[in-house]
Amino acid sequence: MSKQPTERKRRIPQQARAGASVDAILDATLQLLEADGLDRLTTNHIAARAGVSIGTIYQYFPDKKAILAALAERKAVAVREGIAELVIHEPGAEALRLIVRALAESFQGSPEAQEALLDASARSGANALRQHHEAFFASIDGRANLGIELTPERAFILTHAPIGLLRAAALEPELGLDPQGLEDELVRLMEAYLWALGARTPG
Amino acid sequence: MSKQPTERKRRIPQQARAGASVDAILDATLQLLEADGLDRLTTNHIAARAGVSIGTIYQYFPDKKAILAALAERKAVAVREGIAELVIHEPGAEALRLIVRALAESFQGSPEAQEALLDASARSGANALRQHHEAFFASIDGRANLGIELTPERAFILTHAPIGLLRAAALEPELGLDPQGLEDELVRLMEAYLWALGARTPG
Amino acid sequence: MSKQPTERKRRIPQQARAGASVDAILDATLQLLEADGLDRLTTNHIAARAGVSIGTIYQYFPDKKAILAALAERKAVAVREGIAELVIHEPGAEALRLIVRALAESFQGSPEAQEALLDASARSGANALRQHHEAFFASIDGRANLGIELTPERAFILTHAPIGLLRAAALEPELGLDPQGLEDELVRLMEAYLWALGARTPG
Amino acid sequence: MSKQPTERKRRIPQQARAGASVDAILDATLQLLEADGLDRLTTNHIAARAGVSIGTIYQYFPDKKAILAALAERKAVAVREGIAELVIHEPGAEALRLIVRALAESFQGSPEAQEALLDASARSGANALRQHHEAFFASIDGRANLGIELTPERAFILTHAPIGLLRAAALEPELGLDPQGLEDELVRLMEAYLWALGARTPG
DNA sequence: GATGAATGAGAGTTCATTCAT
DNA sequence: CATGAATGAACTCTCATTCAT
Repeated sequence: MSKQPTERKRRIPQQARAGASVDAILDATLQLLEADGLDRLTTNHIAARAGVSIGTIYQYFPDKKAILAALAERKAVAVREGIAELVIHEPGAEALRLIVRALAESFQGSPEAQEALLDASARSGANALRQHHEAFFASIDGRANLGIELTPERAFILTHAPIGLLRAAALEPELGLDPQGLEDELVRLMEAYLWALGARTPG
Repeated sequence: MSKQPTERKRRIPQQARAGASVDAILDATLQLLEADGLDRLTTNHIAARAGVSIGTIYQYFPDKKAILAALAERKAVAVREGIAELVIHEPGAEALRLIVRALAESFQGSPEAQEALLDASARSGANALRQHHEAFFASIDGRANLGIELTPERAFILTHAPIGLLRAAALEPELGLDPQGLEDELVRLMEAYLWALGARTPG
Repeated sequence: MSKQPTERKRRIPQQARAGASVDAILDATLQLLEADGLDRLTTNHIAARAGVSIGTIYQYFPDKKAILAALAERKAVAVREGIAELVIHEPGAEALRLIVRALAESFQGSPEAQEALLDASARSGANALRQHHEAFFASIDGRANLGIELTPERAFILTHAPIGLLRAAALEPELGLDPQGLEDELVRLMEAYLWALGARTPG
Repeated sequence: MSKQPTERKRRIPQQARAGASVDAILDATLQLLEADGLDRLTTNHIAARAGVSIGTIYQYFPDKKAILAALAERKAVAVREGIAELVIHEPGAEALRLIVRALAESFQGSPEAQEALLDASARSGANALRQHHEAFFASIDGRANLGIELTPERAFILTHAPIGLLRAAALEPELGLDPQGLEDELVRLMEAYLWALGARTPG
């Protein structure tokens, strides 16, 4: 009704069952990605798993890349919302640890799937990493105001170190790292870096 | 093992027997990867660029993956040798910075190419990352002995943080980070972490 | 037959019952055909351009071919009516030229669209060409009675030469032929042929 | 050896069996076109009929259109050579008739196939029609010199009338025109037109 | 060894058509 | 009557790999 029929690349659902199809497609994609890996992920497999016809996929996505990009975005949104909620409910000095924990949780599942989604996100306009970047920033703001000069390089390290290391850890599951121990060390790493930058300790 | 082939001067291709063809193939692969990206990289293009027939490629490599793996390995060897050389010529407190610098240099070129090679390496048996890990370790050994308890998680962070961040930086060239500034911060990050782990300051 | 629907003023769409939708569909089809060519002409595009749903199209046309056939027929009717009007208002020796002119006008627009319509017409039962044939015949009747023996081959040439040449001219716009000059020559061609067949000169 | 490996879009055969494949593909295309029509002509059918794999087709032709263009060109060359030979062996006043006959022969076979080839030719760079144009011209040259002023429109009619009418006749086989009769009339038409243009009679 | 023509499974994608709402 | 989401057969084309020469 009030939904402008903007006539983009692909249909914007105007009937109820449409939303269900899109979700089914994304769910199927995630399952297949985790189970079989990126290069066994075909549009036909997705359709079959989603219980829709191949044509339905192309009703909502212009091509295969777009499916992965949408999936990546859906996940990124969930992670960001999770972080936001955490920070709201448990503010203060523990924010850093909570964020690290939330990120760590988001890296569960097959490493290959993580890579594929991260990659899809980077190639699409969205770039989840950059958006995590901003969310992360918000939480340091308090400290940052305590006198750290935030050059781009420093900002980059603050936001990318945890994600980068969690990603790397996910890619080498055979190292058998302890999740709790890794979390502790990431927090230590970030605290140490902030300290080195001149921030006064929280306590 | 006994595979060192004559070792006349330095850096002789690991598959020396294959002669010029193997090198031509690897060079061609690298060029095409940097120029056109992974998914335009076809065995036929490689053959054409290398000036050999497609059949010749399959004389030396069992399949396409193996070409990328070999290329990744060739590069990893070069990086490792570079690091070794640096550490030998400039020992002491500056080792950390030198290693970071060598790694940073190895991330020059198209990010997509870096990713493809890192990926190929991880999927092949070789896993360059793990080997960097060890090379890196050697250089901290001195300090580590100064009383740090080196859990697997700590080791992981020490070895993967610089590479992980350099990789991430390479993937987001639009951030326009300053290489020198980034190097400084990576060194600071690592020093801070080592300090937090209880290592006594170099000075 | 008895299908003349009220006939209020003139040129009422042949499928009058269908109302505005049918016309909208045919208009949309013509526009898309001229703009994008036959193989970008899809039923979904037609529906979108016509502002109706794809389902509505299938309410009025059994399949895609039928749309083109109806469009061709609509055009052919218009051309025939145009010719009829001309001949009625300006009878006599100039009939030949007037017909040629009317046909020439009907070949305006994208050549590809012309071809598509001619083709659709030929494949459908209607066959506009054969009907032009008859209209054309009527106008020569006077002369023909003056002693020409009209074999099927002669009739074919008389009726198809102008259309065939106009069609060919439309297909090669890069020749940059002058419309007036072409009209003159077509008239000359037909006059000459009639003369050769033994018709006495009009004057 | 002395064949420059020009590295165009598609391979240029360098081995003997290659030529056979190309011919088989073109032959198969012609057969299927005549038998089943343009829109049942698929690349897979062509491959199957030609007894080669689908891949082989794409070794020699960049896409489906190119196959039809090549086929059209092959046919056009044959027709032109046929005309050239005729004119050489039987020069003089009968040239016109001989050319008409040669063209008529070239329109044997399924009308749909003719259309498809003409169309493919026009869309490709080659444009067989324009080349027939020139061949035809050569034969009128003698007369033209006898005093006809040859405007572009006149040239167009001289060269396109026979082909256009033969094409039209081929498209309406149900008229049951007599080939010999049609040939006679075409010659008459052309003679009459040349006469009207002021050419003096050959006799 | 080297060559490169041939292979063919299978990929992504299109679009005329149907039918539940 | 109108709608438009869903369908799925069929299409064009790619490219890693083989093997006769």
